[in-house]
Amino acid sequence: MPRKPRTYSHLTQQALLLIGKQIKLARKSRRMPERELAARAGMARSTLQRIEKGDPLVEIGLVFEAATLAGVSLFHPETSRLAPQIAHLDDKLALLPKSIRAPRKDVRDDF
Amino acid sequence: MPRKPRTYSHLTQQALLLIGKQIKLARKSRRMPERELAARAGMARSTLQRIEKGDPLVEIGLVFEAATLAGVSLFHPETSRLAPQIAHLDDKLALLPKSIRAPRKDVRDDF
DNA sequence: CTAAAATGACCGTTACAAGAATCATAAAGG
DNA sequence: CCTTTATGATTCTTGTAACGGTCATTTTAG
Repeated sequence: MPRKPRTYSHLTQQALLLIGKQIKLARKSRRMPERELAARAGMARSTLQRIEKGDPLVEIGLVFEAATLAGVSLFHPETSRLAPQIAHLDDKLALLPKSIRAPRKDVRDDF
Repeated sequence: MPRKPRTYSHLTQQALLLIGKQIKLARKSRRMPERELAARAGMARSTLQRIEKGDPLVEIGLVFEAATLAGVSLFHPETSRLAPQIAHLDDKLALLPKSIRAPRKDVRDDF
């Protein structure tokens, strides 16, 4: 039995396409062949090809590794330090209740 | 035979941790239980738990879906429109040679 | 206090992603 | 030009991620 077909939001697809193209551009700018980057990241060339195409079915760790090695800054180029952001999130998380009860009617969705 | 153990760069691990915590924070801020978000994203609760922990072995499509549904803006909050960025990358890609030859000695790596 | 719900942690099953290989075509560069 | 290399596409095999379930614990809210 095939797994149930999965759908992805437009935003997700766009983001995947964006990161894939960023990696491809960064790689080429450095004059690095697919085989080279794939080898450095320790992945198959076929996997890198899927990453650069924006395939949703790739392990996120592989995508981030490829991005890192290609020189693509993840998320926020302007704030390169991730640790402070993580710490800040930890602080905010600590202020919230440990577990969340489903609201009486429906969940807030207006963003 | 188990697959060869994979290593991830510090940057990758940090980025994974960051996005995971962002999702968890966003979810809790909206008072949305794990089960709720998992159901909306069409994934198992156990998978969402791995995402929020920053597990590198999760499909990137699932992570981005969870982020999207939780209200976490991917990559660049300030520039919410992804399409123009993709188009811009396409333009830059078109200017580069179709295939890249490996340089005489080594690949530029100084970033 | 108590009941109900959320979270955290496990585990077995199974569809499938990653790897590795091949081949054709295109493109680079000597 | 012509050799070499990069890219694009496909296939098969195999280890494993996603699922869905369970259970204990924590936490909430009535």
